[in-house]
Amino acid sequence: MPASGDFFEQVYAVVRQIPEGKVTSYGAIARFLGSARSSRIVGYAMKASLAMNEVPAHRVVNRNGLLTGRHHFSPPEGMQRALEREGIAVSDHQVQDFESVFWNPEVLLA
DNA sequence: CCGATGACCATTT
DNA sequence: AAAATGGCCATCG
Repeated sequence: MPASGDFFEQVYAVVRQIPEGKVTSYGAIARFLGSARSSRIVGYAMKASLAMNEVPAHRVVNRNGLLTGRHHFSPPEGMQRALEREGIAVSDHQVQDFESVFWNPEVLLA
């Protein structure tokens, strides 16, 4: 495990707490961690998380509800299928009713 | 060691 | 309103 990934581990911790049937965005996580402008890093962390089968990266999409990272999955369409399996409607690589299935990391503060 | 790049987002031109 | 650019942290060459 990359001990040099301080930010990464924080991201993983949050993503792992995402309840089933819910999704979140990179920016939401970045903002929750205190680095609102480091949303890029969150996405980069997710790519690395694919190597570790302990993070549900398929529950993380961009702020548009678009499955931007589907191409990094194996198979790419597997991400969409995984979301639908959890009860999330996905169409054309886009989460339907995104606001309804959106999960805010702020709930971890409780 | 330095430069470039990446599952993004928000602001400015 | 659309397009371009800056910013962030970490990894790779």
